[in-house]
Amino acid sequence: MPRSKTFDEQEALQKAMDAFWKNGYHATSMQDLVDAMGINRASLYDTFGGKRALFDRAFELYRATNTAGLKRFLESQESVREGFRQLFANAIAESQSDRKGCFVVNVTTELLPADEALQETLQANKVAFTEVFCQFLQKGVEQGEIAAGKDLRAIAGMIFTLYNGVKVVGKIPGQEEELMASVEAALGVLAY
Amino acid sequence: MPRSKTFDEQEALQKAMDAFWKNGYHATSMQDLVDAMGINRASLYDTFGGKRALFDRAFELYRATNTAGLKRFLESQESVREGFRQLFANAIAESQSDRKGCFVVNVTTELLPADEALQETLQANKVAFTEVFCQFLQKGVEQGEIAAGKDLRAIAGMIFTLYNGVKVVGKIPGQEEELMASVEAALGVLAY
DNA sequence: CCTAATCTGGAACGATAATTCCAATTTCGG
DNA sequence: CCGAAATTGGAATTATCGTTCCAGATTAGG
Repeated sequence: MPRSKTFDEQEALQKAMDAFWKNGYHATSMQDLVDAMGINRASLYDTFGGKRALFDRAFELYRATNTAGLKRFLESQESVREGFRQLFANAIAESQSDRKGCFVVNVTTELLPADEALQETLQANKVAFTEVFCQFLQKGVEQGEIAAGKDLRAIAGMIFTLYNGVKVVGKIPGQEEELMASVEAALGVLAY
Repeated sequence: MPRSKTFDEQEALQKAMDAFWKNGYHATSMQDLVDAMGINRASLYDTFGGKRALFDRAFELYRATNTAGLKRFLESQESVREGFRQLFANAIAESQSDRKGCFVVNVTTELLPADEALQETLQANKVAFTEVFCQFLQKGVEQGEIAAGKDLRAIAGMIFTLYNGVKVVGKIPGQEEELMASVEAALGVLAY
């Protein structure tokens, strides 16, 4: 029977995720990762294989956490319009404080188009997000908050695209108020 | 009197811009730049100083070209709503074909928050774009295409943010139709 | 407590990064 | 066509990259 690990693999992976998230793939060196993760260089290679394999696992961890978090948050919101407002308010506040933006957005702009292996992952991510948005909008129609007959898929796509934009512009300092005003303007499409 | 240069400095700079634009700052090596620009390594250092100095000049060239192009395009458009529609249609088609996205967006996500020298440039870029958008919207109000009383600055900010999002999502393959539908949904805020 | 697995610190590796340098060649201005 | 300036090809330099390796310390399971 093999021994159990002494360090927390999940915890180390989260540290790696934060490092890649903040500085991107190319600007994060193995030395940076060794320092951030708090484990030995050899252990890192033993456990995760190498830089790219570690990056892939860190990115998947982010995606899983992020998607689950989005679902949980929207399910906790009764009002659809207020729910989106809060979602964006949180996204803006987060971006303006830690300035890391969204890991998925950062990866999309840094590694595409060169990295073909990421394309389907990013396509799947967009489908997952817009699907969650669309169901949330559907709920708004059912409870009479949103007028029937609107193109919910198009609105869901718009919200996803706007969310990506917020996570870009949110990396620039001093954008909190203007971004929130932009979101309010966009959410005007939900009005009757 | 000094001799004139043999190679076209502006032309070489554009090649460098394309290289940085496509692959980002960190993933573009000096060797890549030497190959792309078609000039000698020593000439490159003599003329531009080094990687970062070259990058800064390439980025400024992009910003100047981009801002001027935006102004020229919008000035050529009579209908405001149709103008924005065309602007986004062009942006989407461009992103989906060359897959480079927007150099400014790529730089924002790759180099912030670490690179503090870029922050004011990116702030200024946002101000310039939203200002152009806002004046164009104002024209729409004056010619009776857009209802008076709307918060034009907020809408301009929304369009800028959406534009950033389009340039992110547009790097993912197969998004042409969905992105255009998203834009149409967003432009619904311009309706009376 | 013993042992086998795991982790550690650090050296070593080959590859590639950005930058500098130089001798030879090309090119424009006078 | 002459001479000064610019450009070239390529080697050299210094630094850092990702990766591998190993002897010793640590640790968990039987």
